[in-house]
Amino acid sequence: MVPIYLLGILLRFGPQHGYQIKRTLAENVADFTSIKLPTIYYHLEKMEREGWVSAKRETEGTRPERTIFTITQKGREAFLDGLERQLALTYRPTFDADALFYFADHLDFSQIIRRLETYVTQMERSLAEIRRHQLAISADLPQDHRVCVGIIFSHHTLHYQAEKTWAQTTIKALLSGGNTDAQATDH
Amino acid sequence: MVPIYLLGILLRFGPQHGYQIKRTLAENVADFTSIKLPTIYYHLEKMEREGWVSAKRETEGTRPERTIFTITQKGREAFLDGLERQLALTYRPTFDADALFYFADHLDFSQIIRRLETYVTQMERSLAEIRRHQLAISADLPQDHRVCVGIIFSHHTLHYQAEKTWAQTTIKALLSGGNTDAQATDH
DNA sequence: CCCTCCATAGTCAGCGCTGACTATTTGCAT
DNA sequence: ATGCAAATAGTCAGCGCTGACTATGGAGGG
Repeated sequence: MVPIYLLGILLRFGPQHGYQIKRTLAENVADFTSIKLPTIYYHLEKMEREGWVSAKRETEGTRPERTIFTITQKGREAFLDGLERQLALTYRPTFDADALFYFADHLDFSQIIRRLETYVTQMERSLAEIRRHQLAISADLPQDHRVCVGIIFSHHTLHYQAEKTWAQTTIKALLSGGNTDAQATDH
Repeated sequence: MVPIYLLGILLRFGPQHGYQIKRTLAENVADFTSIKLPTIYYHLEKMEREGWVSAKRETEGTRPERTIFTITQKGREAFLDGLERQLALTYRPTFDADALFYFADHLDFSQIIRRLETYVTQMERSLAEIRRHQLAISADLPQDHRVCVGIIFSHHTLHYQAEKTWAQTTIKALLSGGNTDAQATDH
């Protein structure tokens, strides 16, 4: 995934140095990925060895030297190739919560329920944030691109909603089916 | 996550060697995780250094020597500690499809739509498989544990449904909003 | 004019993970 | 008896990633 993002950014926004790519990513796709700086440099180096980008040392004013990366023809091909490979959509998630519930017999059910309740509000906050970001970002985008970005946002939204629904139904399940009679808590 | 699974398995099913743990995982939690053999050995070694498990070489019949791992008191504490830390539920997914749609201007919309259509049926197959596995597995489980495993299955089910819904609405969005007029394909 | 803080630009050791490999044993058909 | 796949039990090199670090430049306050 990382190389696709880097090549795509270099294609769309022109030649950049590592740190600048980091900022471009932060400004444009922070909602979908969180690629760390060392990861960026790692892949830039690798892609240079592959001939997908070309590096040029540059000094601007009194600023320290920087390495500007430009996408090559070979890089454009690799980008398209990688993107087309992504057309083979797959989904096989694993959730940390799975382990939690698989071994839930070692835990206190009432405590789990309390956590799930705060989790529901967390998801609600995430959903609100997503909607806010979508409005803020897609405002100044050309129509075609806004549609695509909208698709990404709706993807995330649907999964956050799934997460919220799951937490809510789980609370109910634990309250009725679980050994909730063990909840002789204080009060 | 891996250490929690390994310690939990050793707790619930008793002392085992690496390969045996692999089988136990495959038989019990293959639907939620896919921990590879080398990963198991890596963590067993690490946990032995930490004093969470104790190793004992053993020979049975003509079979080659095996290293049996037993959970220690310290390991039991580490397990509970790790499990409780999982109570801090979090969710911040990234999807490969995000990159696909962020750079979708480099691709043919009609091709994307075709892929999404097969993706919908893939998700339907996954949903059917999940339901089948749930019935098969939870049949011979004690009530309490069945509830918990049911929670895990419903978690996965909800996300597969989200994925299916997303694919369906995306198809519609692309057909109406996208530049589908560029679909002067053969026929 | 100095001091501090943030932004800039990048490096590096080390962690977690796994594909690909070794080596032996058992089951089973021929 | 023989051959051959599958199961058993485990190892190892190397990949991708990132927390923590270095080092310099400008901005602003006192």
